[in-house]
Amino acid sequence: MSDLLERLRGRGWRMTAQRRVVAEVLDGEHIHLTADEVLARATDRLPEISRATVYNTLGELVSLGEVTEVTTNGRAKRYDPNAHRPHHHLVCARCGAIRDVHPEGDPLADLPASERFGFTVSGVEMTYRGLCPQCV
Amino acid sequence: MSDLLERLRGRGWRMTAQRRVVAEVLDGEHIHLTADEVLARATDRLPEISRATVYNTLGELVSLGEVTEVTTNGRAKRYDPNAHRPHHHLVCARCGAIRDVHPEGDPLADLPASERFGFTVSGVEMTYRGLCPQCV
DNA sequence: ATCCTACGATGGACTAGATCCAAGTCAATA
DNA sequence: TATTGACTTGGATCTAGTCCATCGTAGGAT
Repeated sequence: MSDLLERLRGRGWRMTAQRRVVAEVLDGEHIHLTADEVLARATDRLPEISRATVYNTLGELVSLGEVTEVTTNGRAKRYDPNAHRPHHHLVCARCGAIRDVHPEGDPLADLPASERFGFTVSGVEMTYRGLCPQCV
Repeated sequence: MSDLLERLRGRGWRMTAQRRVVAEVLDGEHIHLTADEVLARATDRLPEISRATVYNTLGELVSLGEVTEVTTNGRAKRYDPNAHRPHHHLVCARCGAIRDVHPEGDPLADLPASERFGFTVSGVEMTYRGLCPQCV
């Protein structure tokens, strides 16, 4: 994520203070913020940033493949900047904490042709559920 | 699902026309309706049923483990009555069509202890994504 | 260094999905 | 069949997200 700004500029992204702040807020490991949380943190650094800009920028980062959307069954989508390294998620059913995980095996290979109903299958998301150490 | 009403009655569920209609609407294979679709179909049979009752009833069926919520990244949650038989989902990225699928292997066993971060893991949901035959 | 202008930001209105609540209704028990 | 507490209602409310007319500015052109 650290060279994200460089990569974006190389793709012709017009760099603005707002976009830089949103990208910086998302930087890190095990980051899974909602749009509102991104807005709050961005506002700390750039008080006049608007909600619409945060949504626009997040949407662009998703289309560019730099960030993935995660729906953990809470209400709001979360934004995961760790898109460059494939992974799945482990979610605490009580407090909502999320960790990135890397299961063994190839889940795509585990779906036999007879179970594909003619679909062209391109990917799979796995969401493990349980209780985190604090919530057990 | 056919004996659902009996099971619910056995659990002390107070049977009402509204609850019966919601349960009947959900009966079947490969049913993944949104709350609004459930409301629309229930209204066909029982015109005065209210939105709040549909949400209440769906929520109760979920807590009772008779129905599972599926969030396919569209906006609205979908309700899947096929909870008695474990399965996962295959979703068309373009039109949103959903099929129940049964991958081989045991995804829970594929998550090594070192990747559990101290969580007590109780389940996993898999969502395969792709394009259905009509949308390819 | 300054100008231009197309792209980006703004904020307030709007929408969809879901939940809340006070008042009315009725299924199940006695 | 009388009672009562659980269920239903519909309208208000809430949250997440989108839209849009207008304003501002990044970055290329001069």
